[in-house]
Amino acid sequence: MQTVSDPRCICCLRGILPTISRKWAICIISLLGHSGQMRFNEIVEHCGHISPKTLSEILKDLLDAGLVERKSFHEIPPRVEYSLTEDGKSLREALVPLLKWAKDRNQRYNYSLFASCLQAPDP
Amino acid sequence: MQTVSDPRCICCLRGILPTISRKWAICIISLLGHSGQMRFNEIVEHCGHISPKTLSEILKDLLDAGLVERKSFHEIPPRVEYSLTEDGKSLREALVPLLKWAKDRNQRYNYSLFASCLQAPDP
DNA sequence: CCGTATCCAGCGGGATACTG
DNA sequence: CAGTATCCCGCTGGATACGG
Repeated sequence: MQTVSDPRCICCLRGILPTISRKWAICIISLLGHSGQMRFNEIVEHCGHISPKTLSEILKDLLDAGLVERKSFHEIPPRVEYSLTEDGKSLREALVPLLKWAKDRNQRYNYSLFASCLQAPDP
Repeated sequence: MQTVSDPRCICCLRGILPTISRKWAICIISLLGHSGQMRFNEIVEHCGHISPKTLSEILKDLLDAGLVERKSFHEIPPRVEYSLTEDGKSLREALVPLLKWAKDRNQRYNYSLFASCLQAPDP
């Protein structure tokens, strides 16, 4: 058993887990964090196989959760840019140990899961 | 864009995400980490509303992933105990920053999601 | 006690076509 | 360009009954 005071108590996650465990969600957070801001179709292109319906749903989830910000420039053709809120950025940082764990683990097991990686250089 | 060298590159998660994002998975990892070892029906009782079929599936996932260990004592009636492997334990620790982030965030938004918490004291 | 077998409902996500 | 509308499929997870 565990109490709320235990730093490893998982109950705090209940609210946000359905959002961030959705397919593509962490990917998009990572992408936005890295690029600063992106347009709808930019995200589509970088994800590769996400349908517009799915992307629109997930962005809505992330917007509602306050993790992502949406800026609409009232132009024609329309331009909309998505970026991380401060909350989203801190989430991204909070995920680092998990990513590190996964990376170490992959190497230990000689997994080669990197083929599907996004490959452009850091800015 | 991002590279594999970026500690925030999410591609490493691809292998494990389907496993740990399943309903109950993180809960069970947290539970086992806290109790040391648990029997099948103990887990059921602590989760409250998990069906045996679901639990058995998730345990299988976690076993295959090498996060959980299964010890069967060949007795009658049967006794089986589940516990975290070293890998599972390190995953649990890697989740701490995420949990901390979620906790801070809940407090910031005055969420009261703690009602559903596991409530026995720490050992 | 520790599961598996079976059946079923809901929904997450893909493909595609369409609109403002 | 930035989505929405529709349709459809497969998977996940619940309930229940049963087996070793």
